[in-house]
Amino acid sequence: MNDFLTDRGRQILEAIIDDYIRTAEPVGSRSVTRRHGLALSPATVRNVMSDLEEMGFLSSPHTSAGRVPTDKAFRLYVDSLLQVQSITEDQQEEIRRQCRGRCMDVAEIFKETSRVLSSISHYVGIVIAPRFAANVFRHIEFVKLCGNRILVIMVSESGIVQNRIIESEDNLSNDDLVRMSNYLNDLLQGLPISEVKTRILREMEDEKVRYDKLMTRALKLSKESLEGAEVEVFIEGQVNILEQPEFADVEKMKEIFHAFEEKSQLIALLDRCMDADRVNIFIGSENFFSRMNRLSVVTAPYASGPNTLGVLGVIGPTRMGYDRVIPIVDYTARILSELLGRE
Amino acid sequence: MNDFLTDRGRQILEAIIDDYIRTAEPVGSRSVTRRHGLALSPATVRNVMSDLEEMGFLSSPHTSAGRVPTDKAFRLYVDSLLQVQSITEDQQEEIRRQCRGRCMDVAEIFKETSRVLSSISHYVGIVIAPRFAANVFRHIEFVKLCGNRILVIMVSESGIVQNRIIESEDNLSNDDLVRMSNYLNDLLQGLPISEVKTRILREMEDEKVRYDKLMTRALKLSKESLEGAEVEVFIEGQVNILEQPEFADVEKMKEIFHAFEEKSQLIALLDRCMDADRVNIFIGSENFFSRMNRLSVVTAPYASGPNTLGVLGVIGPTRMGYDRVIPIVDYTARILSELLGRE
DNA sequence: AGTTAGCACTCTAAACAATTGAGTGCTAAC
DNA sequence: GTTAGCACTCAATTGTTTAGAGTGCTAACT
Repeated sequence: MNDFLTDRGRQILEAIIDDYIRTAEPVGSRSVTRRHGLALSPATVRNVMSDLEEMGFLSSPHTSAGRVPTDKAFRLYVDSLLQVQSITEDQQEEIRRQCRGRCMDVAEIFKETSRVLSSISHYVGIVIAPRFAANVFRHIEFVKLCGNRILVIMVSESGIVQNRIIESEDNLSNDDLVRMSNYLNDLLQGLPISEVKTRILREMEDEKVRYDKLMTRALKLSKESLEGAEVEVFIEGQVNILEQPEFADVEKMKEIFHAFEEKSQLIALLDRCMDADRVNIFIGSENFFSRMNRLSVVTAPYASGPNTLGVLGVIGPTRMGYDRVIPIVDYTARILSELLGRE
Repeated sequence: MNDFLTDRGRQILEAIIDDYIRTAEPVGSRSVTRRHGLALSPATVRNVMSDLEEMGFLSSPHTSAGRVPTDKAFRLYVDSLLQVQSITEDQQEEIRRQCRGRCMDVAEIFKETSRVLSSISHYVGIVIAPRFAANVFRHIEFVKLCGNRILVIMVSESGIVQNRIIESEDNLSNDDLVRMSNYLNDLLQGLPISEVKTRILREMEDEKVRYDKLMTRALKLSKESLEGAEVEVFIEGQVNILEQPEFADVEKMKEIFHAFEEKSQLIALLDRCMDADRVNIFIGSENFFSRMNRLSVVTAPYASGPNTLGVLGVIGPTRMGYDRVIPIVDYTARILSELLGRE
């Protein structure tokens, strides 16, 4: 009916959510009065709870089972009730230590980051590696392998590397390859990679180049190496989900693990927060593909200087400890940004 | 007592294993006579089964539940009873298509391979990426990023790329970097990467080089970039395990997923087959860390020319369809070898 | 001697009923 | 507006029974 929440209503709802986060069980009127020093009788609380149910903040699995906060309740909680904890020194320390690692392979950094997210939050850590296209071109290099196979390596400003093996028709000498890369490095310097392709196409039109077979070849190879770049996702700590009591059931588990395998859906979801300023939260069925309707995601974008590179986050049950997770995600994103974008 | 297996014993054991593979249920004497056209009564079969149990090939979960083949039985089955199917055209086609992909990032190839292993076998696909150190040096390259950060890219003969971001103390110009990489490329050409480090150390001793600050710098950077290389593992299709009836239980599932997270153990296991000639099979608790005692692994090494690069395989329940899986693993290893090692 | 029919016995899984307890909604009194 | 009291509901637990599959053993059969 009326969506106006009295002060007491708010207080009781918060108590219920707290309890539910701790226990994963429906909360009854008794436990609300007992645990939280409310000077009210269970009966009164029952009345209020009835109202809250009416408003869509609570739902009961069945008549005699207590009540469970709905997604709507969690939304309210996250938006206005929640008091974010501050992250502990220890956690900061661990995040920094893990992410930084000592000299790591660049891909390793993302894997390690998602691992630390999962291990500190006790949920599932996820990192979307930068879309290569969102980067700025820095360097291209051709390496001759055995046969006619050529390895094309492309590097972005922030040090992300993409490499492809391409079958070349004609036999190119090492010298040719060096000249090709010099030419392209000049041509593409400082260009956003998303524009590299159009630039290449334009160049191919050029009269001068058309008569230089080598340059044409170079353009063609580099174009090929840009085809079908997939976004990489790093997910770690899936086992943590198994510890959550609400998923202690084979069917639900299957659902969830299937959800994790559908990378494209996850990417689509996280992509939506690319432009968000800081932490972003998706709750339960709010806006998900159906498979994830009991999960929530806390995300934050990471950036190198002004331009956003990717998104990272934590996936956990809807009743996760947001107060604890939010600062973890936030801080990790900051560290990763620092790591990639140091000017 | 006596480990000698009569002809009939062999036949019955095989029948039981077949049934068990299909149903995942204990097999009773009735079903053995019924399903397989044996001209014997259940009572006779019971006698034989009793003998087989004595010999350690069967075990009964409880008195009235039929019998289950032991790991020892599967070992026998795999070693001498099994008739390997031949791989279908369709499967060959799919493996080739998937692994080859059109122009893929090199790491992508491994991921895709493990994905195709899982999707065709319906179990879990696993690929151990080549230990970088097992490769032959081809090329090194330094790319300057913002700040004093330098990206070191090292490429092997077979096109495996390793890249590291290294904080450099002093400011190096692009020219410096080119000279450095020229020097190193000359120095290290054709060397096995496992020997690169010692070569570098030796070079650092050299009088001539010692007075050339740039070369010293180059050697130091390249040495750093070789530190702590981890082996990468690609595991795909973990959900498939959830479909196996024998794991339709939360506790067992946890066990298994924990096993999958312990990458180092998996690597240790697969590493043992590096030197195997072709397909290798690990059954159940035979030789595993305890977590995997209901799983088996079928592995095969893949190579580039003469030297083995890595191992791939399929992980499934002990009762997996070995006849089907073995040729899949074998063929996939061959395709991957071809893909990486084409001369 | 090897094979088989028959039968008593064992043990699980499924089905069913009874019990318990947490929780609710409603009403009447404070 | 708040609360005590009470009847009612429903899932989860426990105990009991039954059905069915399978075994082991013995005695008879070939």
